[in-house]
Amino acid sequence: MDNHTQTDIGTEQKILLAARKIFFQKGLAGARMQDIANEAGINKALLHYYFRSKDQLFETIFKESAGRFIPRVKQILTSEDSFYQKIESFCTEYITMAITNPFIPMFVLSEVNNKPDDFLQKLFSGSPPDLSLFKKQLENEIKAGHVRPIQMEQLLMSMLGICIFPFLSRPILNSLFNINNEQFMQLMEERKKAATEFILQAIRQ
Amino acid sequence: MDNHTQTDIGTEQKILLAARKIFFQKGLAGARMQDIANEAGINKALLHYYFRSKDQLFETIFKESAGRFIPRVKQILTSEDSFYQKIESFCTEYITMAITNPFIPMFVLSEVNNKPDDFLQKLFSGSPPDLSLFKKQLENEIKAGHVRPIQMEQLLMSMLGICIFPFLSRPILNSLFNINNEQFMQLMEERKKAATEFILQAIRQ
DNA sequence: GTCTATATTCCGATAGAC
DNA sequence: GTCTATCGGAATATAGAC
Repeated sequence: MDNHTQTDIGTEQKILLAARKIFFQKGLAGARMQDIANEAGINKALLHYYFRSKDQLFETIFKESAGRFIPRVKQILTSEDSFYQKIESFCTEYITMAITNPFIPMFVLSEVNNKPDDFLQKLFSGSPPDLSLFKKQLENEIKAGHVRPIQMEQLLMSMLGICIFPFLSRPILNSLFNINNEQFMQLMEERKKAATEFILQAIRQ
Repeated sequence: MDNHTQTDIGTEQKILLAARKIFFQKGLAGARMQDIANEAGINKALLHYYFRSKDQLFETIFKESAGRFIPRVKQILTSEDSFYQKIESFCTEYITMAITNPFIPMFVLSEVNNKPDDFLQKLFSGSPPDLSLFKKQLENEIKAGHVRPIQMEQLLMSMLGICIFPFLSRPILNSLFNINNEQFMQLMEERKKAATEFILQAIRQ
């Protein structure tokens, strides 16, 4: 920090803020360096001064975004929590993250879809999450008669879809339900509890 | 094809096939007319002869895609079927559509997200689906004690997420579950039944 | 209808003054 | 560090021969 006022943010931060907004809206291919410069209130050449190229600026944004979206599955599902506690944490934390960063899910998934199939190795930091503990816990609950028979993969896909899908289809949902963004976010707040209940009820014996 | 038999398809169809493939992969902004021409095995200029511009070619593909993705909600939810029959039709038909056209959900949602908020009016052919019948049916089941209390919006979002989300995250799921595309499709076949059961169980009192 | 060649616009990146 | 001006390549689109 130097001698500027506290409310002043540095140029690099201004660029990152602007780049996030534009890349989230238009994706890598659709974003223009000029758009980002305008949004940041600076000149196009400055972007290249701080970040060498468009690709490098994009990679900065993408990595931080993917870092909020993907490792969460890992942390939660491989923790030492009980089976039911995991499901609740999963719903609450994922939806909370998405409320705070509503554009990240679509941004990450959309960009992943344009990449070659082997691109994901990088995202998982070398090793994909180990689902064996979660699977074991599920099987134990089934054996104990607390949970009806269900495949781990089918359950996990449902959990992810229930929590994340609304943020991928917000424009359509807003139109379908005839609500605005504020009302949508209210729905998502309520959804933390609704999603947990829905899933727990769906699996209980 | 080596000779001119009935299996020969016209140039326009070759272009549409190629355009679908490229636009599905890369989106509007990322697709190149040269890519489409190469994929179709023809010259770039021919694309402009059949479709005036890139935008117009894109619109052709987008409209047919959105037409398979969006009106389905409408048809199913506004039909005269019983409440439970609707849920089952919804899951089965949506997943069947997505198995047949696995790239359409991501393509449509991704492109919708880059458009201004008022863009969706066109997609709903003027009028968004009327959810009042489905909502009334749900409320009747709740009153009768067959279904536990749940908001129609929360239920519908869950149904959509459960059915569609896997097709939006296939690369990640393939990596997460360590499966290939063929195994993924097998999972989706099983999911028609699994999704229906999951939802019915989640709402039953 | 299909091609080659070219016009035209756009955009990422750099040079160089301050 | 920040700007203006510009280069050079890429992409859409058109002209015109066959």
